Amino acid sequence: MLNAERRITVNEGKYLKLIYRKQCEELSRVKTTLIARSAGVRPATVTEMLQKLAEKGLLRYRRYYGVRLTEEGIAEARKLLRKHRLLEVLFVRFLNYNVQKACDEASKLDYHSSVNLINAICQTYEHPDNCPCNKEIFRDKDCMRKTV
Amino acid sequence: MLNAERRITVNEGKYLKLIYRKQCEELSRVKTTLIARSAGVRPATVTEMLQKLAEKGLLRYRRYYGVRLTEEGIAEARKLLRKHRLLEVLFVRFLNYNVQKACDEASKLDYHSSVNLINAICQTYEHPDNCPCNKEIFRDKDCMRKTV
DNA sequence: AAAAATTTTTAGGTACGACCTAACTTTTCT
DNA sequence: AGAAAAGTTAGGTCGTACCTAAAAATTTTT
Repeated sequence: MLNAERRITVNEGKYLKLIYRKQCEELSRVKTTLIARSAGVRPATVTEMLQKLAEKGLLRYRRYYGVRLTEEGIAEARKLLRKHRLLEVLFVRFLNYNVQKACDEASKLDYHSSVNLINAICQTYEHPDNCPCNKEIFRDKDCMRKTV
Repeated sequence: MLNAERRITVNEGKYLKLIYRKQCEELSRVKTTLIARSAGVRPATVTEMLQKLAEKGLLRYRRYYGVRLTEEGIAEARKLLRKHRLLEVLFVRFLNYNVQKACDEASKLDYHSSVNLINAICQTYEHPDNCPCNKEIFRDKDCMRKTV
């Protein structure tokens, strides 16, 4: 009855988004304790997760050093962030949500939204470049702008 | 990092919706095997779930007999169905989804959508009475029609 | 550079949710 | 009543997400 098998779990997705954001901010290796603090869990829990994500090929992990997402990990994080940000667009523009509320709600739904739904929102708003907090909305190859 | 404690899990929610629908259709007790068939699991699994839901006060369970949702169980099921159906409204009206697609997508998101989000959709569409497949959209006490 | 402090990892758990099979019990059908 | 069908119980498995305590590596003092 429950979900079919998926590449990543909800929780793994949260870590990917988190690491991606840190990686962009800090532009270097992302350290265990930083992730632990942001995620509100113990460092040991983070280490475990990092090793799992490394096994799945989503990041490079070297003991005691820190991590960086692989190309694949970046792609996965961006897929989620694209969903997240287009949901924000919908909530702000269509329902007059403020940025904070839109972000909170998007966090609950992004993982569970299909690519198809997200692309429909994207088309409806004519492929916006940025979300309400002005971050980039990544493109999807199956979601093309109409040639004008 | 993961969800705070909730009354019911995603899966329990699915059973509640399913049992509610059966209960409405058949207007009598809902039997284990029927649920098992609909849910695609073994009868033993259903029995286990029914006992859990009974412990939570969401349905009345009598061995070998079948179940009926309690008032509380009905309320819980309707909360979910309200979300489900208003999401369908959004997808059909705003994104031109067909009924089937809208229903599939709503199934993925209903549980995860906040009451607040759903009420915002409800207000935007001026408190529709029915979903695109014409089923009732249950009212929420905090989502009032504007007095005209 | 050695000692101390901090960070990170490992090992070895717990808890819970969702599922299963096999054997048994109850109900239903003929 | 006896056979068949439905439902339950007992006793598992597996996966995800956590944790603590102790050990190891790194970094920061002095």
